[in-house]
Amino acid sequence: MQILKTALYLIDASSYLYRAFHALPPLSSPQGLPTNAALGFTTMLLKLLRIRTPEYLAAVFDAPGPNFRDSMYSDYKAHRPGMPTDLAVQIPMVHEIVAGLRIADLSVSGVEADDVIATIARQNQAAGFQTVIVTGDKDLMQVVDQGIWLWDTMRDRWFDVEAVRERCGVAPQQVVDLIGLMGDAVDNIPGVKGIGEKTATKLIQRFGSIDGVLENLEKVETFAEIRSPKRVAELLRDQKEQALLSRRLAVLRCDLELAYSLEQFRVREFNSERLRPILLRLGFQRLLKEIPAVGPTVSTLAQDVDEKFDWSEFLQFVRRSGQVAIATAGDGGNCSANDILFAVKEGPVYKVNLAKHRLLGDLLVDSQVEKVGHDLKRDFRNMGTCSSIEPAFDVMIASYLLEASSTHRLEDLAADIEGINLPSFRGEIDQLASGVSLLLSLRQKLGQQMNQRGLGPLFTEVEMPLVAVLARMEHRGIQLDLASLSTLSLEMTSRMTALMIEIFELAGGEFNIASPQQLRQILFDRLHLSARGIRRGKTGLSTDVDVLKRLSRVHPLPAKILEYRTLSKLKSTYVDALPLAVNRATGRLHTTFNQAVAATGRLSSSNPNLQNIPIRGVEGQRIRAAFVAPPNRCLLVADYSQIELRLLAHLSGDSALIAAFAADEDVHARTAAEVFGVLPGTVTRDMRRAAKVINFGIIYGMGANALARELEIPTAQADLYIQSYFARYVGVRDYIKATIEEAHHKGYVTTLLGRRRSLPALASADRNTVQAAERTAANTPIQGSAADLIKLAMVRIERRLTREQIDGELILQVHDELVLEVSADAVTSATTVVREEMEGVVSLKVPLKVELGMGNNWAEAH
DNA sequence: GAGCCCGCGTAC
DNA sequence: GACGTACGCGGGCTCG
Repeated sequence: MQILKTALYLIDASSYLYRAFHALPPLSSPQGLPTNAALGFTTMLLKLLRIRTPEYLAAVFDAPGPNFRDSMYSDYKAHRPGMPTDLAVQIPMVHEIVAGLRIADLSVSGVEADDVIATIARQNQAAGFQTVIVTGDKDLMQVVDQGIWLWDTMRDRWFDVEAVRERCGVAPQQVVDLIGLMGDAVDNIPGVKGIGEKTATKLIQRFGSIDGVLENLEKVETFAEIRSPKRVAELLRDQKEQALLSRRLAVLRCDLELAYSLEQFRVREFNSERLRPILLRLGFQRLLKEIPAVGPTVSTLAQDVDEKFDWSEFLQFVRRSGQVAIATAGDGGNCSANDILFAVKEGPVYKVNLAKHRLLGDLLVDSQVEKVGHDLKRDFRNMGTCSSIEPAFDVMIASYLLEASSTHRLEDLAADIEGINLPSFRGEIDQLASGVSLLLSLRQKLGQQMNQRGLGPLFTEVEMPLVAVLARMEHRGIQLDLASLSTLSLEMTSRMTALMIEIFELAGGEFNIASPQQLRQILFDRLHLSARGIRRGKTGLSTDVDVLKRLSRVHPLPAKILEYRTLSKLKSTYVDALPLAVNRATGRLHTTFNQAVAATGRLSSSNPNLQNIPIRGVEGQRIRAAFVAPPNRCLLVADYSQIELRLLAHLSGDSALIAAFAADEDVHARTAAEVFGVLPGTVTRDMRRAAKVINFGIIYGMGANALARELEIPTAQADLYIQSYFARYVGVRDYIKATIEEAHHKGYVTTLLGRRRSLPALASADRNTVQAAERTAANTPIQGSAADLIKLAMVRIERRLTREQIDGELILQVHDELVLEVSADAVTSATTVVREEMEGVVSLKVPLKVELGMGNNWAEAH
């Protein structure tokens, strides 16, 4: 269908809001306000703007308060349900968004949106312009005419006069007669009771209008095309007034006196300054990406530094200013960059070829010059220089310390802090040049904010020194025994093939075992398996481990599926994937440690993730054993023993927990004795196992339900365990309570070294959201403090190994564990250093204990 | 075919 | 939805 671009698009905003409100699940903003209708409406609006690029556009709303139909028909008002509160609170948001988009926002008191749309469409038609009515409802069909279209975006259907005839069986102007007879439940139009869509359509087709029908009631009595014509005629006689009233209610007014000019509806640039904060507040992250940031787009070009450049003069200048901003292009792989960009305050951006200028190296290691960058670890890896970079300031990490959960991309920092758009194209060097020119200003602002919040020491003493440590760890990588993995892969394949045959036999046919959807059909629809406690996911019954374990008691198939799944998981994620990640040049596996991702302060690892390498089971052990040390070297593994429980003891000051650690007791056994009220010597294996689950559960804020599920006991009993725990560990109970209260009060929680995590969800109106945030509030100080400690220990270990010239280096960190690759001769000295630095990293109310092991591979060293 | 979400599972 | 923090696989869907 050919619609001219100059058409005026009239959006039936109210109908969309209702539709979106009922169609989308109840979403809420970080503050807990419902947002589903606002999100659905805004998504539709942005999509319309994107795909139709209309020149003229207006969003038309129902005016609040009574309208003229209320006085025509008292039931109309009486039976019109009020707007649901959760929708009503979204209306102001929507007007704000419409204003931010600079779209005309229309509503006329005393009439409905449809009347305004009908009037404008008619007037526009008279003026010789085209109109597109954008709606999810059918009421506006009556307005469709020459030059007036209706577009149902939900089904992407366009209606002209012919399409309306096809859809309704009558001409657009007859639609009101149709509604007059059949009524409209949504709009509270009664119609003639007993006459539905089919009969109404036939009557209007035959007699043209309600008037025509009423004038020909005797012909209706013998109208063969409808069912029981006698009865229909009688209904019409009885409800004649009702029919005429219904028709009047259905007729949209197109004679309103509106003062407007088409120009008011011209589509303009968004007002980003107004729009972005609204979308941010509502948590519409996806939509934010479509909205250009506030302010100008700044594009900076880099000046090439050539032979004539007075390098020494420049170096002097930089040393005087004490700062230089740097950036490199590259993927973070070793020496992948050719050029480095750098900038000084209010100076141009320079581009230097790395190979050409040795003097550049002097600048980077200069202890008088602060190197400012965004993701400096990547830059150092690009340049192949991982040492002596201090002092340094990484704006990505500064942003992370200030607000861990936000994004820390340079583009976002530029937009949010400087109000500047970075060019979005991935033109590498040119884009970087624009970014690097902003770094010094960002550094100033972020540095100030960190100092205000007492984050300076954590940044300077822990996070920034850690950047170089992580760069070196990534650079070193770890060796993988490819031969053993290849053997393992073959073994797994043959076992999986055998399992597959058994599975298909038991299932009575072939299917994709890896597809939860197909598996669900086999288990529940074909085999009709069932057991207590089977959970339901978003798309249907779950087929996870928990469910399959329960089902395995009634049928042999689920156990086979479980074994197949375990093998398939390990094979695809580790055994087959890891060898492909081995670097061709170094022959080793180089992960990326992400220092600005996890909200608690932990590191994360990716490409590949070396923090979730299996450990349990025979296969898990064999995979770990494939992480090896080269000849004459070995792997040294240092594990903090129970660090989170020790931190819980310290932070809570609970005397029983402190006493257990002070006496170096088996803490799970001790907990078992306390919770189950038995003598420590009489704790059974099951009691200890349960106590271990309880201990972890306490840290994660586990409820009775989850504990019951985990221990396979009744919820009431699990509840008793928890109560018993808190009765024995009163300090822990009080600490958790106080932490949550403080979090509510301050809006954030802190860790041992002053790291902060803000928790806006605590202010949510949704109970579940608040409770989840409270669990996070209780957990983050523990998990985050553990992260603080191991980070600090890593920095100190690295320093001491260097200072004492010990031939050993950190290669992996797995939250409470460090892995080093050490020369066989240096094992003893390295072990001492690692133990001293880890156990002595800070002094707590309980001792910190480290378990050390070494071997030729990661499994052996554990 | 790329990109995204879902269900699931691995680690601590 | 009910236990916190991550990353990544295969399936399956949508979009262009």
